[in-house]
Amino acid sequence: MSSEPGTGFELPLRMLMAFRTAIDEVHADLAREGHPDLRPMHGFVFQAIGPQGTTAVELGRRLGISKQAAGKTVEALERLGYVERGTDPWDARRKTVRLTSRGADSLARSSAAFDRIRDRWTDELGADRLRALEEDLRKITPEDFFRLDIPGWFGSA
Amino acid sequence: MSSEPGTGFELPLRMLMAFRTAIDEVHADLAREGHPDLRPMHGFVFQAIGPQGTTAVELGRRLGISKQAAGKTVEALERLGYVERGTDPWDARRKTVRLTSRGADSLARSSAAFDRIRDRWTDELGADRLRALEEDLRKITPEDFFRLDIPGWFGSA
DNA sequence: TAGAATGGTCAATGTGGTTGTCCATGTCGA
DNA sequence: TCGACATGGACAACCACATTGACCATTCTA
Repeated sequence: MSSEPGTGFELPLRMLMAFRTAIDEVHADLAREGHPDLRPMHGFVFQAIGPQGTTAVELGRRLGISKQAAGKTVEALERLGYVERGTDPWDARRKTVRLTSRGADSLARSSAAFDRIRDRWTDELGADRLRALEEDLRKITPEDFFRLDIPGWFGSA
Repeated sequence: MSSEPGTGFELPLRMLMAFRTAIDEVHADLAREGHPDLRPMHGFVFQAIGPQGTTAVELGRRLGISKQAAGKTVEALERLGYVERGTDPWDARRKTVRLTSRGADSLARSSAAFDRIRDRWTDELGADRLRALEEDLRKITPEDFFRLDIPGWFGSA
């Protein structure tokens, strides 16, 4: 089944724009709620750290960046008070990285902001259409949609 | 209308992943077809240059970057043979930037690759659902979806 | 227990963005 | 018409964030 040629870029671009406007709105809310320093990619970092915490090396793997870059990111987030580093009593090599309560707070607020956006989309499109939208997007995206190797992906000029 | 809390991030993330996989596929095709040096953002740059050509300053405005950064990008693309610079006979200040035939070729191939993806999505979802998907995405994205101020937007850690 | 693998850090580097400055050219109004 | 301002472009210094390479401490394993 073929469609009018030359229009294929609109749909992907709309998807990017939808993502972008959602992220921008979330971070505008976060800034208003006491987290003005958070940047779009920090949400990915927090998700990659997870509730259990992790290490810099593992974080780098999840984010698709080098362990050195992950270490620097952790250092920056530590300065901002969003994560704290500790030691692993079972393995003296590992240094754990965990969200602080401030980090957890930002994650909860971010989650709430995303839910508000989803609710608004439901209002605008109707529940059926939103369900269809989700279903269709699941079909055309990879199974492990939570791959976080995003930073730097967009690449260089 | 409210939905299950804590799931709001899935839809935007799926949109990003759909965009990402589409872009990756386009650039894999381009690499196979003689354009291995093109990066995702180059497509945006080419679109911003347009068939008429433009100037570095205007390019910077369209891409949401400084004129200096735009100038450097143009210089890099010139080295790669995708754009050429000329002078404007009506305004000695302006230096025009135009796509070379190689640049136009890459744009055409990129467009064809996007169309192939759209056709595949039509196969996977059905024509009706794809139309609905487009319609719904138009509703939740800004009117001027072609804003190209993407580079660097994702921000810092 | 020696050697390989793992986690972390430091250093040097590269890229692509920024601001600041300057100059040439064009535009417009007193 | 000419002086003030605006615009397009280039150069320099700087910065953020990634990279690779090297190195050390610790743990695992053959």
